[in-house]
Amino acid sequence: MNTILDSLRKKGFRNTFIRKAILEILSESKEPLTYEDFKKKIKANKSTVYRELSFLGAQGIIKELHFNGGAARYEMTLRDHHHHIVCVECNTIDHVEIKEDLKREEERISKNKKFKILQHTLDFYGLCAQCQ
Amino acid sequence: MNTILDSLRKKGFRNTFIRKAILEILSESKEPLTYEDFKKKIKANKSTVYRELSFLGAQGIIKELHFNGGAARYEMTLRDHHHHIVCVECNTIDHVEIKEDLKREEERISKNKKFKILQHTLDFYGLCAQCQ
DNA sequence: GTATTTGCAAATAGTTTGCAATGCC
DNA sequence: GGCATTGCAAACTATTTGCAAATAC
Repeated sequence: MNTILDSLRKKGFRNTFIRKAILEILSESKEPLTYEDFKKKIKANKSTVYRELSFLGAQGIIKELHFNGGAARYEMTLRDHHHHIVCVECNTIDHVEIKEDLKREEERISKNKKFKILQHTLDFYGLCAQCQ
Repeated sequence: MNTILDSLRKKGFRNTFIRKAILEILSESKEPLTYEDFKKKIKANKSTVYRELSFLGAQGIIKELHFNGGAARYEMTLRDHHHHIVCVECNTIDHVEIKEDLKREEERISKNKKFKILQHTLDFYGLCAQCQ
């Protein structure tokens, strides 16, 4: 986390309060957070928070996620490629790793459709242990 | 399409202009459409269009899709389970069918996470033939 | 000191709601 | 006639923008 701030500073960006706060909150969160979540924890203007989130996204430090058309959610860009399981009842979001990889499928698509795949999203919707 | 209208009428719903128009437009469209797309083709109030789209969704006749946080898109609920490839450049959307099925993965998740999966979304983002 | 960052207010995009009027069947 | 449907205006949610003031380095 300080590594991130340092490398940003090296690029000429500053070490500001919300920047630190957002990174800290996101590092400690098990699930991706919405603007509303940050609002509860950070005393800062709406625009500032949104701007910071989009800045960190542009730097590749965080990722913006969308589930079923709700508000955008943000999470740290992690090394591991994971997917999400979303409880349709209580809206909690958890991670999963997929064994079966989609590379073969992506190759088929590239070939058949002449479509160059850059990324994919795979999300599972259902009921978590509590809500079943 | 007339089958759909008939079965709706049997349930006490009426055979209205926008209902017919939306179904017709969607049946002819190769890609899922946004409210803005309908607006160009149908002379009807915004609320009416949105209400009709959500009505048809509730009836299971059409499906609401979301790609990367943009406006909602709608498509006919088709028999085949397919996925989407979205061009990040020109935003056209195409279908693909996946060979490798995710059932095994879903079973693993059910077991490990005690999460009951109801559905999933799998979308590929990249560059279409024209845009590469 | 200067470029980055912030707050504020207002604008924008997408969608929903309440309600009275309309029009199928 | 009665219930489904419509239009309109207004509300609402999520997000963005322009600009002048503040602040990190």
